[in-house]
Amino acid sequence: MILETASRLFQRQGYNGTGINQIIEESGTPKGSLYYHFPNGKEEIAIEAIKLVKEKILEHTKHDMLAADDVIDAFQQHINNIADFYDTEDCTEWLKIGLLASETASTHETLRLTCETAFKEGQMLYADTLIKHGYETPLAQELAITINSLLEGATTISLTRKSGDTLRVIAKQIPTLLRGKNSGGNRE
Amino acid sequence: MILETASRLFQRQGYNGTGINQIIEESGTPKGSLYYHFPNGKEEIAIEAIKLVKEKILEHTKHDMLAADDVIDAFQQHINNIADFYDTEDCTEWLKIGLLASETASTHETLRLTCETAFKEGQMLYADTLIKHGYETPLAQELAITINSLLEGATTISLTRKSGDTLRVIAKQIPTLLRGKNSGGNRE
DNA sequence: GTCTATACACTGATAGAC
DNA sequence: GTCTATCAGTGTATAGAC
Repeated sequence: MILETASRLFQRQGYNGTGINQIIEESGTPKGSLYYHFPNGKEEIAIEAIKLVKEKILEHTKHDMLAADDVIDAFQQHINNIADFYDTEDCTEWLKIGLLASETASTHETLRLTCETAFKEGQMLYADTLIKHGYETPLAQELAITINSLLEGATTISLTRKSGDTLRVIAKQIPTLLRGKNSGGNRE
Repeated sequence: MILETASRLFQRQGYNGTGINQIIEESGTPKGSLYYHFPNGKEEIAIEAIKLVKEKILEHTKHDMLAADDVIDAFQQHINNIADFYDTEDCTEWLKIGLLASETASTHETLRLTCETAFKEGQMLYADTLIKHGYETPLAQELAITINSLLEGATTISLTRKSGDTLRVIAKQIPTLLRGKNSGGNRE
């Protein structure tokens, strides 16, 4: 329950914007108990919270990647699912670690590394899906990085605009992006 | 000097991670002076800092958009320029408002709106460039949103990985993305 | 293992001398 | 207009009773 609450708050308010006291209040956990389970305090909680969010993201992604036979349809539906998510005003969780990553990149090395791993695992999942559908490995890896960047950026803009429309626009570009399966088709 | 220092710190550490006292120390401004010029305190400083960063971004972008005749070359060089920027360990400024935007999206409505405007102006500059090079207006707008998302996400991942390589990978996908000039070429 | 009271640094902001 | 001393509040973390 501590990690559930912490990961929700960290995603919305960031690392510096979320206090231990707030985590305690909202989760109902007493302070002594929290520091017993997480002796290293806030940073340790953040590390575990990031891992938890990562697992949730991977789970959603795996499901979406298998939901359609055509890989283009799968990615488009994946992005549109996330878009609907960002429409709801009262959504408590963004399934996104970009805020934590940006905040801690130059200040908390351990957290930075945890975020780096999370990004990498997400990319690998995209790349494997593309390879499974016949894309050449090097191109699949580049496209996976591109789609990951696209999603990270579009979610940031979607939450700033309080609308999933930005995500829907990028979903429309997926067919263009995934056009050629071998790297020769990359240039016109 | 206050705004220069504030915008640098806000970009790197975020809104909640940057204290008024730190801005004062690093800029050499006494506290009384700061609150005389910015009576509304931290939030007012952040608003002006975001506007300053936005102007810098627009300036760099305008320059890059005019630096090559071919629009694909222009965008690729633009992204590669930013990539080099993210390689240097001691770069103090990220020319990026995504962190501020994410942090304040659900807590500081005024800052959220300032960031929303900044994103919008960046997108308009990309769209105008594409229209000028013959892209149909609706497609140009969609591609502008896509490139903006791509850059926002890739910069986040680049600073997490402490390397501009992610940006270089997305630069390689620009030709594929900008392939067709009319919306009919959007689907295979 | 669980909890409360508390330490102590730091936050944003202000009052009032100059 | 410029500066400093200080405020009340909050931050993380800990000590020690139970």
